[in-house]
Amino acid sequence: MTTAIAALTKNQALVFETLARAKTPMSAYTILDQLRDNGFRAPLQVYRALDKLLDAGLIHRLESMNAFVACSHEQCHTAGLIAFAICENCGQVSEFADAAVSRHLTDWARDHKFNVAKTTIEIRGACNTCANA
Amino acid sequence: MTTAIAALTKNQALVFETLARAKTPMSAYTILDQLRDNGFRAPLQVYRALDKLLDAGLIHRLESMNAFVACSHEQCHTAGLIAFAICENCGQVSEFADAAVSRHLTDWARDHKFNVAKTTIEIRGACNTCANA
DNA sequence: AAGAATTGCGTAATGCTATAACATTTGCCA
DNA sequence: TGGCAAATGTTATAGCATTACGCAATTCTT
Ligand SMILES: [Zn+2]
Ligand SMILES: [Zn+2]
Ligand SMILES: [Zn+2]
Ligand SMILES: [Zn+2]
Repeated sequence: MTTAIAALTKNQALVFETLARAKTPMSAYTILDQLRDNGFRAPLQVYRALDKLLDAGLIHRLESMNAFVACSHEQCHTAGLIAFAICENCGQVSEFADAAVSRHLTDWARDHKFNVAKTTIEIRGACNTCANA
Repeated sequence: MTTAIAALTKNQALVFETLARAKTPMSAYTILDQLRDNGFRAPLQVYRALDKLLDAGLIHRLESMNAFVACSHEQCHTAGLIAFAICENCGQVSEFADAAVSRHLTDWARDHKFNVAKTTIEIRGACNTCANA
């Protein structure tokens, strides 16, 4: 039995480590630029790694900003619906799972016979630090 | 006192009517193509109109697909948090307001002292019709 | 009405995000 | 070792959004 991270290929590991080190979300092209010294030359090298990392639940895509973040939980993808609070000033992202929100949206889907594949919840605004500055 | 729609400029009205007629979300470039005969030549003409329509609450942007839809409610923007269920097969979008979801996310923001500017909720999946086909 | 300020418009150029297509390499297993 | 699946490298292209500039129309103020 190996951990998910040990199974990563070289490119996948490089992309994941770049995201894990970052304090804020990164776009695919920003990741590319940071990995030029590691032999990355083209966007596809990044996007292919990102796809695998998304599948593995190691990272998340923030739809409202076309950017990616490392998952801040150990195996958060088992925790049901994930939401994000994104500070538009400093870029910090808080990842959280709210069971009540998850349940209500699941209920809505059941009531309307909608077959859910993926749910995106992103709150944009100002974090506590930035709001007081 | 005039209605919001009466205050629209020519370009804004053309873009809004295009979206209002559409049965599914449209990208800015698709809108542009449909308005070539009306004198539209450049993306900016569409994006400027979209910005105003978003401000007015007459349309919504679907972050997970870089597309836009006409609001399906009369003045829905007064109804608090809006969510979307998007069928990935037929493209149909259901716009709904769930008070319980809205309240729970508001509570989370209060508890974490996060100053909310805008919230995105988008459910991707298959609508009832498509799931049974 | 004249001038100033705001808003909207037209056009061209550019930048950012993502995928298609094709060839090659690598790792694994029958 | 031969064959297969996954990963990689490279080039080109498609799709989405904004910057910059100049001008025209509208609205506000005096
Ligand atoms: Zn996570
Ligand atoms: Zn902040
Ligand atoms: Zn609406
Ligand atoms: Zn459908």
